[in-house]
Amino acid sequence: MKSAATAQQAEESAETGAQQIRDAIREAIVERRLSPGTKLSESDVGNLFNVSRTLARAALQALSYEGLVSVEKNRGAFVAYPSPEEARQIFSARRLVEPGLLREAAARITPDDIRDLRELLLEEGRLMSERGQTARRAEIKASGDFHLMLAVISGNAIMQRFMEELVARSSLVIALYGQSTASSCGHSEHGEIISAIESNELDRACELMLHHIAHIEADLDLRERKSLGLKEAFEL
Amino acid sequence: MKSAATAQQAEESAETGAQQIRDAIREAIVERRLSPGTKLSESDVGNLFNVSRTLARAALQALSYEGLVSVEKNRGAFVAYPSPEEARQIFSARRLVEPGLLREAAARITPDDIRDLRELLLEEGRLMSERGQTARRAEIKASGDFHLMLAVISGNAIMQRFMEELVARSSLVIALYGQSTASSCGHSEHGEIISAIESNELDRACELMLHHIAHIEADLDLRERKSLGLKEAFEL
DNA sequence: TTGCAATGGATCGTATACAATTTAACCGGA
DNA sequence: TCCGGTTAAATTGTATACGATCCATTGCAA
Repeated sequence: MKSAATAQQAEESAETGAQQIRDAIREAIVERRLSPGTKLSESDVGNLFNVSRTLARAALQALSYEGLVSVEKNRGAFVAYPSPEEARQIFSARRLVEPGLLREAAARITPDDIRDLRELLLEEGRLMSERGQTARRAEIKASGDFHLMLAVISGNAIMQRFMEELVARSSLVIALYGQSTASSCGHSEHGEIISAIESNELDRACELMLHHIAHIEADLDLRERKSLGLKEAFEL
Repeated sequence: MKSAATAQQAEESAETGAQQIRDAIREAIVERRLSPGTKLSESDVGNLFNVSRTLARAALQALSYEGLVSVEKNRGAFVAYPSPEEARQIFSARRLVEPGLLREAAARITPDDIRDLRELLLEEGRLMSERGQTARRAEIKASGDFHLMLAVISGNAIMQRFMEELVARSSLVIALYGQSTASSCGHSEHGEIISAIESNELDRACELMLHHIAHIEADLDLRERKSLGLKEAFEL
């Protein structure tokens, strides 16, 4: 009963070992239990999941294709540490893709879908008011799931996968560069978007979506922190 | 001297073995030397490249993440055989993404870029008039490279990767469902798009791009061929 | 002839073993 | 004390080994 994660993970076990591990690690990254830059050594991962390095390695490779882990040759795998430039590109991609996706979703949306979206929103709001790490994590997840669900509704599996990647990487960026503690500042905007879709104001919905993304991005501090680990760090 | 592949493979060897193999196979798929559905057994791939199954397997896994090969549990890897529905989604994704990408590219394009694009176009046209398989393959590649180059110009590495995937998968779809032997029917359209960009007619460029994609898609026969392996196959 | 169970071969899934590379520790000399 | 180089430990890259699964053939019985 920990979270939806556990149930999801048990699932049907149709996935080959490496995929389970990949999913587990991805979830940990997206929920920010693993910080950017953390080393993920193959042996450690293997031991942690009681499998051989072979599977651990496969899982890490998979995550590297999603941009969540960066593997450096002969050095190992690390939780991705997106540069400011990368961060900009991620959000640029989202601005590019999400309005179009929203239009496609709106064209196919059913009342049931709207109900599901609203329910997700409610859950999101409920978690916002709670305290504790687990609630915070679930909230992060729910906030991303909103965007993901739109992709699902659009009915395009390829775009869905792409959005999954973008949302996951966004989480990393926010973990790194987010300023406001309340990561969910844009919660109410989700609701407005649904309303706009429901009343068939498509252009307005897109507009809201763009604003929403801009809003998230505005909360970031993307200045080059060139580690400044040298003298600057101690100069007043 | 066999083909560009060999030279590319030698390269700088900065890539780990599996990546070289992945690239080689991908190229073979995109250039349609490997047909959809072809079995790619790990041992065969390994022997072919004189590496162990480990690396062959890694390469095939990588390709499966790009959607170019499908690995079926306990059955092996096959060159992807996109369903008509998948094909539609691929082109839907391109229609969704490419206009926006074009706008971003137009905002950053330099005279040098335009020169490169035109050069690519020339090469494409030159190959069109030639005979022979190798020319045909190079032409296929060049035609895709046009779209790819726009993504490069846009400066967004993430979108670039995504477009690489889409273009590669498009090649598979065309191989499967394309009708006209002249796969490059839309060659002239590339030129028009460049001209529109050059003269800053952005809306028109996007329009042309959409038409271009629709044009490619119109050449496909996406009717469900439900194998019709039954009686229909033998009825006159 | 048709259907089904048993058997053998091929292929995949995973673990382990060894070689190559990096990283950290150590140590003598300036 | 500080520095460069040498060595040892740790980690990754790749190959091999073995158990498990699937597929095709075979043989037997209905």
